[in-house]
Amino acid sequence: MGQAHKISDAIVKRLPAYYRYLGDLQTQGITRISSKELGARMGLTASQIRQDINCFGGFGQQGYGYHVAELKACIGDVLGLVRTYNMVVLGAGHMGQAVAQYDGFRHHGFCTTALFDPDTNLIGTKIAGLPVYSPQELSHYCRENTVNIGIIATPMHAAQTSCDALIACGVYAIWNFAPVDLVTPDSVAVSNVHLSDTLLVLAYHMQKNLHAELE
Amino acid sequence: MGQAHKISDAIVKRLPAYYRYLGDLQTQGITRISSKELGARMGLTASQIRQDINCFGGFGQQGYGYHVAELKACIGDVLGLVRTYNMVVLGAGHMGQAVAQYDGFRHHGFCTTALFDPDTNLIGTKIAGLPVYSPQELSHYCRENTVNIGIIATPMHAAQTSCDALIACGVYAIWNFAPVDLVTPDSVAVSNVHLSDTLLVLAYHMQKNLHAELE
DNA sequence: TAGATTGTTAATCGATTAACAATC
DNA sequence: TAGATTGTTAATCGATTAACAATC
Repeated sequence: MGQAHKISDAIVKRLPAYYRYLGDLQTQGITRISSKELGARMGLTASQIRQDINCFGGFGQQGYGYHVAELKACIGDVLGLVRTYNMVVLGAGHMGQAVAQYDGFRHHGFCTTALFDPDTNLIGTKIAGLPVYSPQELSHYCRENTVNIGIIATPMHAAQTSCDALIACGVYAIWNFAPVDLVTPDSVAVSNVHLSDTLLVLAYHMQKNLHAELE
Repeated sequence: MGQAHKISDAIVKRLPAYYRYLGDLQTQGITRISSKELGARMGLTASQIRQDINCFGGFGQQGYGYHVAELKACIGDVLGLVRTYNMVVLGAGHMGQAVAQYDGFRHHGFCTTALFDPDTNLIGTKIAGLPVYSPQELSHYCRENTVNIGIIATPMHAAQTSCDALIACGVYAIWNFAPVDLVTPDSVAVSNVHLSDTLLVLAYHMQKNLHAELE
């Protein structure tokens, strides 16, 4: 089943939210949902939801709506959640440790297997049951183990180097927590979590609200 | 100085990146930048950069470009970085602790002052030098101290309750790390960090790249 | 059958890009 | 002055919304 339409970036960014809401519905024992009702819950228009869903052809039924389980499975497919992914964390500081222990994605098939950090106090220890290795062992580790995703949680200055090292090891996906925009070939997928950026946007909106109140 | 044009959401989301890149330029000792050069660095078109900047009227000079320091200060103004913000963290788990200790925004004027967690093993201790209190003490704490931003790093099921508690205490900005879309009045600014969402988007792109290679 | 709700086409809206006169 | 680069208007592109015939 090929994709009916191209899935635009705007739609891709909404897919995780769809997946999440459909999961919630399942938990609540709801098996059937209309675009109208789903839109109300998610804060989207019914029209947009139908447009989005039609991009990958998961189809509903006129007069009925969508089967929750079916639609969720279909979106999972599109997102690539049919398989599992092994991940390693570069940088075992606060953020690296937190991400390594974060369990919000384990049940989606993402599994962290090791951390890498140059700190000799950490090398050889375990964090959340996962071994910490020297960055020099990365390429050896990648040869011996399957590594699908590299998580960059190093200080800013080490981020690009870490990224290059991962790519040299054949890792084609980077989840970046450092506040830098990494330079990578097109064949490498990068997803950035620029924490301070989201905080600055929050400051902007906060300030805007305050001004609005004074008017 | 009023805003020339309305600043759209799309532009607001780019402002932190502008701010970041301009800071980098300053560090490199570069005092002057053209929209063309800045665009090349940031991966935007020169045209877009000029459009963006003209929204808030920070103006350049024909034939010269923009003063880096001036433009950066102007964007800082727009973002509301002229003042400081006090923050408290709700939920002292891995993520809460990591965020409390994250220093990527301290120099922008954001200061974390306390954590709140129901875990009696944590209450009364210090994390990164910051006190951990019981959530029941939140309203008292907010009366005695200025709290501008509430950070939600609780488990999913406690997120909405925590959010409500913060709002009841007069906190008008929420930085949310729980994988839920919070329900709030319009006067409250919310910024979400949905970690797993960004990971799922990464999985999608990774998978898409793999397919592209096979063709 | 009548009501509900889809898939899909057309209309609108907004964001990005192109072009160029103004001017440092 | 000539070259560079802006501010701004117009053109294009893409995303969202509206509308409605098809149909469960």
